Amino acid sequence: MTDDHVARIQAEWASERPDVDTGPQGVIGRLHRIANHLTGELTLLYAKYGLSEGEFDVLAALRRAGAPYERAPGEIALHTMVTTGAVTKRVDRLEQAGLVQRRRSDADGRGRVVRLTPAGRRLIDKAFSAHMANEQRLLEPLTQAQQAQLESLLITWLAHLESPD
Amino acid sequence: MTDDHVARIQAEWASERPDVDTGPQGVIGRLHRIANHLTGELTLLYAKYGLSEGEFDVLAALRRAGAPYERAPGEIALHTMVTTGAVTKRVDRLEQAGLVQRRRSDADGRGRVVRLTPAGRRLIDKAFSAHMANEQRLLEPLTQAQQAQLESLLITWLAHLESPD
DNA sequence: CTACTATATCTTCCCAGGAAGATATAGTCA
DNA sequence: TGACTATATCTTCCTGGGAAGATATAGTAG
Repeated sequence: MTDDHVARIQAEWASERPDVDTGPQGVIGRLHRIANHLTGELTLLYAKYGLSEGEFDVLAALRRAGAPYERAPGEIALHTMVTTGAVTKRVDRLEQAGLVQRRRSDADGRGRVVRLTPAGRRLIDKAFSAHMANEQRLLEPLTQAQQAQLESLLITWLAHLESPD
Repeated sequence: MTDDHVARIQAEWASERPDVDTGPQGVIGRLHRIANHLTGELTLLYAKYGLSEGEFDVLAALRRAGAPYERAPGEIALHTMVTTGAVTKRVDRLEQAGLVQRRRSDADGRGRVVRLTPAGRRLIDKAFSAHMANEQRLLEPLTQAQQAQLESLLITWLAHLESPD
């Protein structure tokens, strides 16, 4: 029943290092495997729209901002949890593809503003709908009640992990 | 209470794309954020032993194999979920550091065998104990009951995701 | 034995992102 | 104003891993 890959690893450790409690892997190991699996599936969908995961994230961050779909690179970096250097390169590629435009900020000469083009807006709107349907599908193995229970546990955990502690 | 980063993203989408149900992000978005957070913390610990995550994974896979702590590169690739090309490079680095050795397989001229050196064995034994203590610590925000509940949900989900469907 | 196919590993090339430094502009204090 | 510090973005260099091809050896069918 729980004889999955992680359980087999735990069994190997139990035999080799009986002094160590590998209990935490039951949660953390499985969580990572699930995350990898999900990322793989999500990436497949992004690719259908010609996007990498990073590019999708940038477009989504701009779309969420609401009209006129603009954000500073630094802001995008915060939202997408990558460095500003990575944002520069993502925006380079998206600009090349005609999905975003860059211009100087009026208010701050150091700043730039990245804005969704109409083509970018159309693409992310389609891709986002499909993305959510995809996530819905990936959650199907769990009942609504299980999903709610899981979400509640993740909220609790995440709150503690992200708080200054 | 649930006003975390993911909840804020959902709120933005609710206002911009009320036609799309972003419910799944409540689980999947948070799961990814937790996974990222955990990876960061785990990587910090590996670094204390001079290891990257990938290198730790290879040493652990060899240690779990039991004496004489040997495995073929292809086997390691399966266990660590990376390509054989990545394994070649990880083993290159570990060999350079004197933590593993490579030799030809007796049984199969195409094959190689990677084996933990005594130094590698000592290092991974220390690092693994610390690693498990670290994971224990990361799980502390959840009660034992919550951890058990979470594990049970993850087992169910993972079984479906990894099965041929 | 020969040819063909399959397999195990390694090599080459490429790409995404991180870290740290470079550049340009703002803001502040004397 | 001038000097100094802070900030926003970009650039450069480096690293790790993927994909696909190269190489060497096995296995198999005739």
